Amino acid sequence: MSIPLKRQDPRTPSSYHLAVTVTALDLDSSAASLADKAYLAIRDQLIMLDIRPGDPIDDDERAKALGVGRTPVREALKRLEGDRLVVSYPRRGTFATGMDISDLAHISEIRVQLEPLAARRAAERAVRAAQVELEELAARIQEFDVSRLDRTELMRWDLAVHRAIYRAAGNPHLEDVLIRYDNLATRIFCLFLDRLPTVDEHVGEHVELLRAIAAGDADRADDLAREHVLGFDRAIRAVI
Amino acid sequence: MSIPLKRQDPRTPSSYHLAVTVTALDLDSSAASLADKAYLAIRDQLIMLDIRPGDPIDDDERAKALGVGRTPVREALKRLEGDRLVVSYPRRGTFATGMDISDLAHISEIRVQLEPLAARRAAERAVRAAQVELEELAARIQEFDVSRLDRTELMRWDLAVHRAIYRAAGNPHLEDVLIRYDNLATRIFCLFLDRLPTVDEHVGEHVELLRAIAAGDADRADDLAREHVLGFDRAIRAVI
DNA sequence: GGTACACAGCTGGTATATCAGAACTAGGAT
DNA sequence: ATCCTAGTTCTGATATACCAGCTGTGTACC
Repeated sequence: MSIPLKRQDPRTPSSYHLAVTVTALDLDSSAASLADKAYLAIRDQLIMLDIRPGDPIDDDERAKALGVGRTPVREALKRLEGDRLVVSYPRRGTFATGMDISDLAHISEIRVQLEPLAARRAAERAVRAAQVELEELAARIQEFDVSRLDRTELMRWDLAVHRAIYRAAGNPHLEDVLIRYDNLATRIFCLFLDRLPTVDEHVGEHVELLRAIAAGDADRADDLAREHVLGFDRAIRAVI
Repeated sequence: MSIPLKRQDPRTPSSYHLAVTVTALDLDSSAASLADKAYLAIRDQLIMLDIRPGDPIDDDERAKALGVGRTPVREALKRLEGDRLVVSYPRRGTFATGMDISDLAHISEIRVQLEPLAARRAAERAVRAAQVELEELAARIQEFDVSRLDRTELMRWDLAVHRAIYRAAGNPHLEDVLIRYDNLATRIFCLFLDRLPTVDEHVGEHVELLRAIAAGDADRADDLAREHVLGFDRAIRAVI
């Protein structure tokens, strides 16, 4: 066996983790591979309910719509299957996963453990640069007129807030799993968005949470994050 | 757009989730696709350190070794990348991920939250059939002479125990994430296995934990699971 | 009206061509 | 003589085309 290259060369990291981690805000990041782009595009369509639960996903059609071949689309769908955003029935097709009340319970059960942990760690470990970033985010969100934003824009900001916190927690594995379930939770959020009366309240919680983290108040960040998850769960449950 | 098939037909589930969930014990499950088989085979080689951290993984060579084409191997590697078991540097190759002390800390931080939760839920929710299954598992393990088993066999049983608990918890998402980090933790375990003095103690904890769950003692299961994770973390740290 | 057979669509797998980046080598300049 | 730079070559990644097997559906015949 010949080893053609030096063993571990940490120069250029894979774009994969970048693509998973990257916030939904920058779909136009041109550095990504076609598979990454397809993944992000379809993932967003899934989360924002451009593709609704149960909808069939035709890879050929998606490929044409995105202007790429079937391979990157297939790869994207495989990854989305790992994210539990699509389900594929062999020789039948792949479909956007269905959603039911038990899914919300299962996801909340995980998030209620890990979101407070991330918030706590972010408050403890966040360095100066991250603190000002979180502060700025809080300031921008506070200025929003929630009623004027469309649902997609609102969701993107929601996602961005959570991503920033996960990142600041300094645990890449924790970041992974939280992103995964935040996507699923956001999808449920979108499902019930028009029936939810208290969206602005949800956004207000973000501001408090971000401020607590930036201030380094770990206990308060922990509490707020837990309440944020539980409040989300209750809010959805109330309108079912 | 024509929809050729009925929308949601829950008859035949994808083999994907099966393959992820399936215990490492049955590699010979013939129902799986080539990609699933490649995934399980390579994953096991990664966990059991047949492929050591930092080793390059040549997809062509793996394909030949497994007697399949490159596509299923590439798909398997993509999935393993999602599991953080391999890292791919674009245009350079893919490698088994490196391991360092901070990884252990990060993984333990997650597991210490979720393993007790799973144990608790398993104790609360486990139905009759699952209870006897867990009891049987406990009985079989108790009979083992740890010193006589080789490392691979031991690890497979370790994995089997945890999988059984995760399954019994009745939360598929929780099962997902715990399997993922149990794999990573087991890989670390294997790395230090020959330096660890207290392997039999670790196995003994399994018996207690399984019995507590089967008995429906949620509080005790919670405690034992937490101690199990923390004990693991301490044991590794002691021999670094 | 029911059953069986044939056809079509889709997934999964493979092979192949193209593209891009990295390393190695050679040549020139200092 | 040594170092830097440019070009060539090699390898891995990506995309597309092709093939095979299976499933579901529709139609035709009994």
